[in-house]
Amino acid sequence: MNAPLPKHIHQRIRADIEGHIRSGRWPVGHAIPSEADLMTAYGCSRMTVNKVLSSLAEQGIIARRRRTGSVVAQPSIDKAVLTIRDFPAEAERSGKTYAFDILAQRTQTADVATAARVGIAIGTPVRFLTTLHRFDGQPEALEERLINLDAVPAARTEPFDDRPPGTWLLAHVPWSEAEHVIHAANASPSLAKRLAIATGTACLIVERRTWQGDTLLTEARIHYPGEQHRLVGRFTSTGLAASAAGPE
Amino acid sequence: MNAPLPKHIHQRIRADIEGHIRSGRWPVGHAIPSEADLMTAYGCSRMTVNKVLSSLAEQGIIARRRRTGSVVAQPSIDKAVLTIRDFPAEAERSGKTYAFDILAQRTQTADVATAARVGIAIGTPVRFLTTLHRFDGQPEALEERLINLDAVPAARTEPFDDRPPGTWLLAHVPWSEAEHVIHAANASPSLAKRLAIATGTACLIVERRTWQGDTLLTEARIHYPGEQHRLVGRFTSTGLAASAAGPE
DNA sequence: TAGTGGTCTAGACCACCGC
DNA sequence: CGGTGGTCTAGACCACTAG
Repeated sequence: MNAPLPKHIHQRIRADIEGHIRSGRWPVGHAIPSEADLMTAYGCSRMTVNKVLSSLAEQGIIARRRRTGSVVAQPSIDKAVLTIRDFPAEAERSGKTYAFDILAQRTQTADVATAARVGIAIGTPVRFLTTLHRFDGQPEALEERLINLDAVPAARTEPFDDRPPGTWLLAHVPWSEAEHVIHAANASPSLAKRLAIATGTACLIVERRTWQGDTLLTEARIHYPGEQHRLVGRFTSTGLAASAAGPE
Repeated sequence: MNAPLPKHIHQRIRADIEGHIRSGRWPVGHAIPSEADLMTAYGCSRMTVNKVLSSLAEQGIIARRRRTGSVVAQPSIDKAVLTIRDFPAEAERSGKTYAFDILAQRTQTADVATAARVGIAIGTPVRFLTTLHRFDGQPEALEERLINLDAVPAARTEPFDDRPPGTWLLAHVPWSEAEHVIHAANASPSLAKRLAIATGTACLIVERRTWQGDTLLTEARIHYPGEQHRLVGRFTSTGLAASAAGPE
């Protein structure tokens, strides 16, 4: 049942504590043995114990307080970590072929509405790209992207021959902050046509904005067709675990 | 510009490194000074430096390799942390009044389809609840919930007078794992009627399943009406930051 | 082989805070 | 006051790996 005796002391300590918590033997609020207790229990130095407990506290698994000791932390169920993969990576994961078509593009300066929406100055040069992502030839999602050419000048002449804009950007541009907004909307006639679905079909829309410092780098609005697409997030109360996203 | 001189050495080291990364001065792949270099630069012991770098590596901000040293890690933009708040908490946050109606409920044993879907044994006693959540009197979301009464026996007779099932469960039941699935669907006539929207309106559906160990505790399917509802996640490349979820 | 990180020790002093 | 965690030191040996 237990892991096969980890090589390092800190792994054993950590596995033991996490096991107690995950199994429910140590419920929320339950006291963790003090550092001194764990020292003697595992026959190691305090620094070793301290590194484990500090790490657990950093991850929100336990809460540490002076004098009263450490306790199992209340996990916040209201955080869901979703993976929203790069399209080529997602296709590979699901064993499908990936292809993309750039349906439309233009380079211009940001008008008032655009500038206000994404928080850039009016007149900033931007490149718009409309990309259809296809898995096994079938439309998977439609992406409408804006790239701030002041922030990413190399994108002005990039042909995006072998990689779609999102993948290219991810590899070339360092970023510091990102925001995702997810909502649902009925497909417009033009969107429906390009995704090969019926007008009015419910679509999942993921908007992603990425910044470097205060400068917006890019904004993408990705439309997933109908009920086919699901964003999946899985996590545990003892830290966050990765997940899968994609069609059923 | 810099933070006002942190008290501890490890805070200074960490702030300096994160600052270099976030500002873009140290792009992805850029080498982090070795532990020995940082020791001499900050005039501290190796253990202090090591704790900082280990923590940064644990959070995925840097990647550490023997012999070649540490480098700035490639941030994974594909993770979105969404907060999916408890309804009373969400109402309070947005300054609205909260109310809920339990529209329907029944207690029975799990049939084949239910058992298979959520992974419990056929015949397990379960309680189904259909709850309408209202903000300022208006329908905010419709929740269809299943509770495993073998795992949460106290839920069998709980009247849910003052708190909706989800809030009650959060406060009473320890859990270890959770999964969220988000997708979009067109509102059925009955759903549309209860949410006071037009049939066929695109809805955002959040399914949440919660386990304790291998035992499913509860499953909730929450339908948010139309384009009104948005899930928002914000994060930084140097670790994850919390976010907001809600209408508008 | 040499340089890097991975781990660990056996101490130390301090800040906090409930009793 | 005493016990807790927070931080730090000045070493040590080992594992891994590029050159």
